Amino acid sequence: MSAEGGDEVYKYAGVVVNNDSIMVDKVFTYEIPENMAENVQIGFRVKVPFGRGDKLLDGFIMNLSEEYSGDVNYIKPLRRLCDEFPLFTPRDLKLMDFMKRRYLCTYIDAIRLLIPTGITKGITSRVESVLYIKNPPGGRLEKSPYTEIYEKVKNENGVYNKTALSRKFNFSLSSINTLLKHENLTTEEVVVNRLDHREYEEYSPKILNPEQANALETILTGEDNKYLIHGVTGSGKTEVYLHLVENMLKSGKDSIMLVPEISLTPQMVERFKGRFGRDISVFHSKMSDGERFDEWMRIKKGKTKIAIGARSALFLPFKNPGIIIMDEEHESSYKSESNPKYDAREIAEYMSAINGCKLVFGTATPSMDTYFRSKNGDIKLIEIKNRADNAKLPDMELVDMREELANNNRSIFSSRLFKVMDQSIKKGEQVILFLNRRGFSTFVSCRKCGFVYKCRQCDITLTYHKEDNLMHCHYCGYRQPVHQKCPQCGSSYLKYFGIGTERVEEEVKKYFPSVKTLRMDMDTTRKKNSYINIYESFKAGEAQVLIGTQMIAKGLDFPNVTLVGVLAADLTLNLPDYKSSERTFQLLTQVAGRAGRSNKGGRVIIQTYTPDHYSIQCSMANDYDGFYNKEITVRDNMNYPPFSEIININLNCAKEDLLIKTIKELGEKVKFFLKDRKEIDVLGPCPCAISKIKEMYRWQIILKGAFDYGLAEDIKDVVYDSLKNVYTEVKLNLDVNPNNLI
DNA sequence: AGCACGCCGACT
DNA sequence: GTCGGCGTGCTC
Repeated sequence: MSAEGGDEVYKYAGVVVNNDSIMVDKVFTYEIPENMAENVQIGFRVKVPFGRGDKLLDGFIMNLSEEYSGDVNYIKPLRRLCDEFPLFTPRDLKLMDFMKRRYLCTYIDAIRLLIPTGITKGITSRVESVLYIKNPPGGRLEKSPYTEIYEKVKNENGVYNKTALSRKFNFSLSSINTLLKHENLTTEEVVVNRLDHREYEEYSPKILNPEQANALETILTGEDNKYLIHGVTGSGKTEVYLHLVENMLKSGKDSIMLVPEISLTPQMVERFKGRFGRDISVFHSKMSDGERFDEWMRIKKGKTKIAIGARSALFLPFKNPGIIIMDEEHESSYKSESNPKYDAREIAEYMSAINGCKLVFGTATPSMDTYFRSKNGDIKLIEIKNRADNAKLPDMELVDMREELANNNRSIFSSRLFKVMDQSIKKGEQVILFLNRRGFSTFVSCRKCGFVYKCRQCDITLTYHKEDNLMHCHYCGYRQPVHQKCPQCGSSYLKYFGIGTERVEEEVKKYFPSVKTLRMDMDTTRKKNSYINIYESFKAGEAQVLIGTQMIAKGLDFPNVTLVGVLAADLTLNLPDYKSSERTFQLLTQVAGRAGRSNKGGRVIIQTYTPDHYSIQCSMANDYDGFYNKEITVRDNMNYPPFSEIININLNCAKEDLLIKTIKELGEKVKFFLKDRKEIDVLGPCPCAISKIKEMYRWQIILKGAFDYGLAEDIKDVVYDSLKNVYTEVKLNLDVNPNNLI
């Protein structure tokens, strides 16, 4: 007898095994033993014997069938089912298939996104014995503290265990035990949540202004499925999101709210938790596997209808998604850098199509791709032109640093920035200084012979960090001390060039000795709560100047900040990448949006050596359309996205000669394969801009053009075939529309 | 990726 | 004769 719903008795199961090798990226057929036939379903995790040694591996059921067309003699039986329920649904299979074709990844890569992390390592629900009330205390127990303890438990029956109750309300453990002994309280084993959902401050709904209300109305009642809210920084998009989610909740549908990286937007979480309380699941990168598992289960059981998280929150097991919202749509972190190298924007779009749910992108600076498509009518565009509380956009000023140099100002602050900083500080207002580079000096070089310190393992100059007085490699983490004399020529003319955030902090302290500063970059936010601590400390006014890298550009709201100084706007502009103009414009606009978020007004001063570049000019004028029009022409002329797609075939290997030989052969094969496809350019093979990382040499071939999925998969086959004899030594990295080509 | 099979050189 | 070197190829 089979499970309800059909009369089929499945005899065979298609299984993908949990093994990273591309050589076993196949669906293997296993026999279903009779005693499992009743329970087996697509999506179950199973244990299967695999390979010559019949090693027991985790596998995942991809299909079920009554017949098998191959030789039945070579088939092995499933050993057993794991978990009490399937980990993914037949609907998820389609999504996995889409990812495999679109991002050229393996089945197992796609499966891992959909299932709770850690489940193959044996993570399960945690069980605790929690307190319930039984008989009201009477007789000599009808007094303090027993009556208080009883009342507390009564109010939150089944919430606390003994230790939690005693710690939280300062009851003695023995008093609780006494009540248990006299059967005034009782315990029961229940599945508990590893995350504490009880603490949150309420954040009540705000009345929407006409532009916000229009956005809400358009999305809720419109016939389109895909929307782009293009709203200036501070336009109150979050409040629109909150209203959208509230609406979904009312109609019983699930909502997925994506943000670039959850820990980077404490405010967003504050607001969502404040509005929806314990009905919301929050996912961030610092959670343990156990905490993730519990939240995954809450969603699976339908106990939570809202999730907020980084890109992977897209794959949570919601049954009835009504809306997917992606804030800061342009953020590069929506593109995954590990397999599958998916783009959350595309996945969200795919999911919106198969589930018929709404998809909302929101940003002040749409990505070229999304804006291009909204112009084509593929995505419905909603504009919000004014800041929510009618606060003015900040005044923007540009400083040409070449003139500063000509006027003999060699400090990192232009005279204008210095003057305004001084004024703001004297008025007791806060200042943000932005420099997209951490460390103290970017490189150390000998002025006599030109020697430059480079990483031993990477093709990268070392950055000097004053914190530990060592030079760091920002790619592999290698550190080494600086010498007194040049290791090449022995001269003592070693000089420190280029500035980073550490240096900026030191300069601020030098010129404004009484001013307290905070620094926010990868070096100061390594520990678990350091990001939030710095954020709250600055918000509370414990420091007057905040110095940071791009992590301060995102979504932070500090009402007392009236000045934002961008120390070197051209840093991102000069990277060898076709997206560098777009990134620079976005970054400058976002950083500028940190200024003047209240009625005090704000000022932004941008220092640059290339004041005429359109990225800088347009962000100065807050002219998104101007920027878009210039950049789209460049992209069109160069046949870059959105007019084409890019497949990056990156190989790396410890042996340089083997790598070069392999990739040259591969290049010939790919060119031969594409010889009749004139619309696709094959660039390379050539060494990557960073030609070595962690002792691995790196070369790449870039394919640019219009690919359909079939063609991309054929190319993948050519690549796999070409590497089949060297794959232990030469590592392959396939990336469709990569974030950068460095 | 593992793991076993297999076809050649050094050894008790 | 046989122990074991790691090259080759397969995994339902």
